[in-house]
Amino acid sequence: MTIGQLAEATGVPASAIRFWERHGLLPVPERRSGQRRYAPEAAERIVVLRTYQQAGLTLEEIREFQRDQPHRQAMIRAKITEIEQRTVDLRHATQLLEHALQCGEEDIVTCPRFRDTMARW
Amino acid sequence: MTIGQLAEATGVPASAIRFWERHGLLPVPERRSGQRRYAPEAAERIVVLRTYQQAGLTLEEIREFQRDQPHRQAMIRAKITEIEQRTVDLRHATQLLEHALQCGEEDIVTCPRFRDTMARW
DNA sequence: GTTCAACTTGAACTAAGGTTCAAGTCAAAC
DNA sequence: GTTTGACTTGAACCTTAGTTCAAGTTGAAC
Repeated sequence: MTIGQLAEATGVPASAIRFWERHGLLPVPERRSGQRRYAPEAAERIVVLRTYQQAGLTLEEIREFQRDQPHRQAMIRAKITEIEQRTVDLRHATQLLEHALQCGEEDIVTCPRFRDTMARW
Repeated sequence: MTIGQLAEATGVPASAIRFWERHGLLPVPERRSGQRRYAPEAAERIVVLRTYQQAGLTLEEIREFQRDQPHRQAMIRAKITEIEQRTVDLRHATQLLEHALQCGEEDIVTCPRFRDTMARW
């Protein structure tokens, strides 16, 4: 598999794959006449990393994560807690947006329902 | 209220408040001898904006949002859908992290539970 | 033996969302 | 009348996560 095929297979651009490799998120692949060659399993790793990233982990965190560190368990637990908080944030924003849909013509902030809703947080 | 007091009250740094004002997210406040003076209601607006931001809206989107636009309802609905997708991403990452907690010693990607879990998405 | 697509590199550039800095102003306290 | 603390400005800087570019190589196809 070349980098282009891997990009195609995962939906992650080749430029990003090189970037991740340079920054230590991906193992250095075999080369044939200068070009990177990947085993099919490489795609799985990329997709997993992308999933972590979509959840808001930074590349730095994902990198740390792959090293079998002493603090790894604690890090993971902390991250889960953080994600729970972000889920709450998303729920709050959805509530604001739904109010905003209803108080259509008003300033999105002065709507009295906002105050009521936010008071409950 | 001075900008420092507003920052204190909202938890948003004064530098960020100035930045938001420059970028059209906040109304231009009154000045007394050159300094910005805010009504107490200003704090509420700041907290609402921050909540939107924590949900992943860009400042540009938040700015658009405050102008009573023709497409506003559609924008809001699109945003709600986007947030739902992001909630799903968070749930996936939580699942990966929980597996990672259990397959403690292994490479976080080669754990077979990953493949099973991700196959269900 | 040339053309072509896909790859290679390092360096520069982008975008968002701020923060930090230098240099200065202002009002109140002492 | 000077010290203090909080404010003012524009400009420069920062981080994250890449993308884009120029210049070059490679193998396969024609």
